[in-house]
Amino acid sequence: MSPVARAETTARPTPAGDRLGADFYARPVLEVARDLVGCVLVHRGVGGLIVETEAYHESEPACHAYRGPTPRAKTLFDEPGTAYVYFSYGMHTLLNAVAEPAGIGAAVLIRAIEPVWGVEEMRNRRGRTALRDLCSGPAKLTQALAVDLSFNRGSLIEGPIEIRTYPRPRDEKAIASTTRIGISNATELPWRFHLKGNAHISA
DNA sequence: CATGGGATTGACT
DNA sequence: GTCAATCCCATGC
Repeated sequence: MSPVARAETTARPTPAGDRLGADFYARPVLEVARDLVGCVLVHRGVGGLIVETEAYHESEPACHAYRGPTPRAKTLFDEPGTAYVYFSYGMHTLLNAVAEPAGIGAAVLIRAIEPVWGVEEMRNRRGRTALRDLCSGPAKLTQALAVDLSFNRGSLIEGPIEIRTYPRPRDEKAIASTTRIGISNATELPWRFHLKGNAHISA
């Protein structure tokens, strides 16, 4: 049975697989971004499979850390595995996983997940919408998973927001890299990663 | 302190 | 396809 079909018929099974630790996040941000595709993101039992990510690094001007550890960007320099949550367009919160060793400003934006666990709760938060619209964008998934600004600087390794491996062999060839979405600087870098053909990506 | 711009979304032409 | 909503924060005077 597919994960989605299972979600419709089963009450919140605990996602199997190991929770990712500091060693996973403390690597080059491009590796972390690619490897997060296919992993599980859940908040108190509600979540799904990560299908789209983007990498950001202090060395390029699209990254909030480009101008150093300002009040907003200081989270990006925290311990690997920290959640960086920020407010955008006056109404949306976006979730990132801080990567690279502490002191280096870098993070992976979680842009989309395929809903699997707690789909009904997600619908309650997002309103009546097609499954493909539930979490197919960085602000959609934070709304569906009830992730707000209070989670900024929290731990993805120990906190209520969890990222786990998914216990199924992953086909590396199924992951495509393209340019990032919605930015006006460093638009040429192919630092966006997504599962080819997945119905729940944002683009 | 005033100003301008978003790592977006949903409604509408 | 276009466009407004809405507010934190980075910047500059």
